[in-house]
Amino acid sequence: MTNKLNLKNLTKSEEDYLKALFQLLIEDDSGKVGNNQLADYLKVSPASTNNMIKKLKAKKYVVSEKYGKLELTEEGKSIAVRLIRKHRLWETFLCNYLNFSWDEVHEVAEQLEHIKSQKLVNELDRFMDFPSKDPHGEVIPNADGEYFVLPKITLSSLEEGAVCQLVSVNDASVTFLKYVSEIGLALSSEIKVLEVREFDSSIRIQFNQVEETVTRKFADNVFVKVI
Amino acid sequence: MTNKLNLKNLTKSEEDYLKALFQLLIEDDSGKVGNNQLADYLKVSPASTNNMIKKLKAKKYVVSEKYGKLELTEEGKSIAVRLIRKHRLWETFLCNYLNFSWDEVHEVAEQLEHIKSQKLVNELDRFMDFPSKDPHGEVIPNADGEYFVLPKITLSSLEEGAVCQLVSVNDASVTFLKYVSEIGLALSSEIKVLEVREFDSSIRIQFNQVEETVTRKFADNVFVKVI
DNA sequence: TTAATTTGTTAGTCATAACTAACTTTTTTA
DNA sequence: TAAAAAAGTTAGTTATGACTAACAAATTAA
Repeated sequence: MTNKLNLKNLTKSEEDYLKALFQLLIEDDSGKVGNNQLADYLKVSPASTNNMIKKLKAKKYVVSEKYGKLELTEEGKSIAVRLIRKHRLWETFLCNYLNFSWDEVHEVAEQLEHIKSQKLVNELDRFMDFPSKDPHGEVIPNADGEYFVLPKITLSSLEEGAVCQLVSVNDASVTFLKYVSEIGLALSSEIKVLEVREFDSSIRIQFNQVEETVTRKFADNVFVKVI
Repeated sequence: MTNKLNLKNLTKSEEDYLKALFQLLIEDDSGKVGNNQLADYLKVSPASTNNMIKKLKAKKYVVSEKYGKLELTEEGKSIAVRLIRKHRLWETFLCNYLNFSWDEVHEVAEQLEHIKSQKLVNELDRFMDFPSKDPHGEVIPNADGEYFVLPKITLSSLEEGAVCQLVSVNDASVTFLKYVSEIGLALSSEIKVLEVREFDSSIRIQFNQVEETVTRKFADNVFVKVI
């Protein structure tokens, strides 16, 4: 009840900030997310962030002390999760039904996630028969806002000889996503780590009968499960 | 080229004004659409309209002289038609794939029509196999922006004894649309005009083996083709 | 054809959400 | 631990797009 009303009245900007803060809080294992970090992430000035955080604190979505770290209330988290759900459902729809490629979906989903209609999201979910993962392999929160964050193992963390399966990729960069599909990697690809080169941390991998050398930076954005 | 760029840079408000003006110019056979009329239609103050019209004139989407009637440039019309195309495609999608009813689609389509992605619209169109009409019976402009406005005959304009087929309904009011489906009318319904009552202009009609009396106001919003 | 009404315009205000510049607090490091 | 760097805050500005109130032009009616 309360949730519904609050969600309705949030501006696009407020939603963007809540979602960004939520993502940062998950990614950052240090547990400390600061004002400037959020500003960087959203590509706005620290002053803008500071301003918005004040508003979100007044609306009881964010908690923080002056000069202290930022945290989300349950209500704030709930809104963020529902945005992530919408985003991922739309990405899935765009990829599976509208011929969008991996790297094209993010920008459009960023717009679509702000459409306000409970029915739209849930019907879209039903239409696609309740998919559990989005095209990048990320878990889609269910209609009750339950969200299981799988612990992420990066390809870069594996030892020589390890064999793994690609479970998801970081969807933050279009050029990265294009690169991934160009070399022929996809969800569920089986990857073997042939060699980790000491000199520049580059990694020689093998998949689909081909060998490739990728950088550390690349491997940091590829998430796998060991098999 | 130019079109694409311009469309991208328009704000939601600018789009709303252009679309509203376009609709008014079509509906109003007098050919004169004024500032206050537009304000009424959009439910904003005349001052707001005046302000926005200035901006749209500067951007070459609108032409008008001081105290004169409002007109759209070709560019302005083109933007409006593309918005109508998007709106009607989304309405069709919501009704035909996501279990939305006639009266629920408009509000959500109003939001969806502002999503900026050429690919999204065209793929949606393809996905639905290029529908020619939306759920209210309105023609959907094609990808080239060709838009055929069918001359509209209202149910209220018919004489006693006339037999017609429902081709479209005015989608501006949710309560009207609910009313239409509640009494059992739908697209293609065959309607016979039994009696036009002089006293209050109410009309006795017959369809699907039932008889109903509807008001003049109701019949003004039902569009038909005589058979 | 003057007066009343409607329509259109202008000026000034407000909220949102961005910005820069200046300043303060906290943290780091020399 | 004191200086430097980083992080956070505040004040003041800008653009968008609403608003009201006051006023001007055009149209309609007496």
